[in-house]
Amino acid sequence: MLSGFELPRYDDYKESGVEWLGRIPAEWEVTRLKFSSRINPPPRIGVEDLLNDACFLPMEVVHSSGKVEYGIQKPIKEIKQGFTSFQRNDVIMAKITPCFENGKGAYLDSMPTKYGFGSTEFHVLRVRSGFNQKYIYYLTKTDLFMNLGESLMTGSAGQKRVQTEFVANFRFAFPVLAVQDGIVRFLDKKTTQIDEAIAIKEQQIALLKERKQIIIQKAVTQGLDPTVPMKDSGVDWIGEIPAHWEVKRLKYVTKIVKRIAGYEGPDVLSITQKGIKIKDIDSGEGQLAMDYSKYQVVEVGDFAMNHMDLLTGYVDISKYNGVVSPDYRVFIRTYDGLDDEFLLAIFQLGYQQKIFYRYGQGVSLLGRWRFPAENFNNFFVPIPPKEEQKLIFRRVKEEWDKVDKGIALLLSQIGKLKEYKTTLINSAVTGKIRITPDMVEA
DNA sequence: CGTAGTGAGTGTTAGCACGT
DNA sequence: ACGTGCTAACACTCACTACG
Repeated sequence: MLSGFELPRYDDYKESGVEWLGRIPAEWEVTRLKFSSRINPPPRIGVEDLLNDACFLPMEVVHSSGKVEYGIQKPIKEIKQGFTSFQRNDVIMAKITPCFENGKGAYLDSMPTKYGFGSTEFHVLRVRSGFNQKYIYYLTKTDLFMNLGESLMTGSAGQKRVQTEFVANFRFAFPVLAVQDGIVRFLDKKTTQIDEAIAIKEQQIALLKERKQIIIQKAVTQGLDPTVPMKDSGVDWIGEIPAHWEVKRLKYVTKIVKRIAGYEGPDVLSITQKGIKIKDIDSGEGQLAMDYSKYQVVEVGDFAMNHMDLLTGYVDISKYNGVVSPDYRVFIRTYDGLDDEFLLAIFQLGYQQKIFYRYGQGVSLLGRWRFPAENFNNFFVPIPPKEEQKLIFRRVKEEWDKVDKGIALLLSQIGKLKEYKTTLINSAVTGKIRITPDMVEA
């Protein structure tokens, strides 16, 4: 995992006396976090004066990467009960689930004000002299600390927290200050490089996702052959289409079918953003209808869409026989010259690109925006010759597969980079590798 | 009496349900 | 069909309470 070359080790090791630390370099020592830092120091007396040089950090501005977005919130007027109090160069970490598990925490070296107050859900470490603050920060990022902390969290389900007790008594190994400084400089350099590489790959992923949208948009409105003569479709969301294509209103190619089941029993289907799924109504969880006999029938191959909320809803072709809410729109394709999957692609585009949204109506201030049946029926879709539709669908699928593979590759690379980063941090602050001056400069 | 620990509350999104 | 209400999950923040 350490990229092919052996990193140097220390000359002599000794038993640390701590089971999960194992052997440590001979000249290192072991201590507890409470001896290296004041844990959750109370705010200074005369606090009101501090407010002139203080900022407030809600949980949301502290990220897992250790970055903090300063200065996006207003200055604080009063110190509320429960605020955590810290100052520049303190180390903070989230204590509540899932923020702790996500590694939300930071070393506040570039805090613009001297003093700060934060969400109640932080632990604060005010590092004592003899220790490099960032060395302590890196300690809180190690697997040892995170895994142990996570296993010792207490609280009711969904609201677990890391106890001060655990943080205070966490035992770790450390070298003399000068060596800590070198380790910190090495880790700073390496983690910055790794983080930059991750950021680039994440950006590439975003571009690839955007590319998927462009692929489908172009394919269903312009076809595959850029050299064919074009004509104006007369429909604003479609624009120009190949001259040999048609546009038709949905009412001439589909039919809304509302068939009330009239009895209970069939599988209840749920239209989610990941497709139509069978809903578990026996578990008693989630929203349940009083009377499923009023639900409408969906058969395999039927289209079903949640047209009640164009922002959160979605559409799919059902793979199941079952029933859905009578409020949903179930429809079938009636026109022979149209391919189901091509039509589904257009519908999914309609949601993803918010095209239906333009034709919706409702109470938008409350986030309700429906797609009325009349607007649905009069919605225009582009229709190439059927053979071309199949080709288009196949091509889109091929290109999407390629893009998806690219995304998967990038994701796995990001995973490896993150793994590499934690391995480096773990190895450096437990003395498994020795940081030499040339490693810091290079 | 202060503060650490804890349950309650909040805003937002998703996925519906229900009455008219 | 339409307007609106409900529920759960998530990701927090608020504020009470018990304890040393």
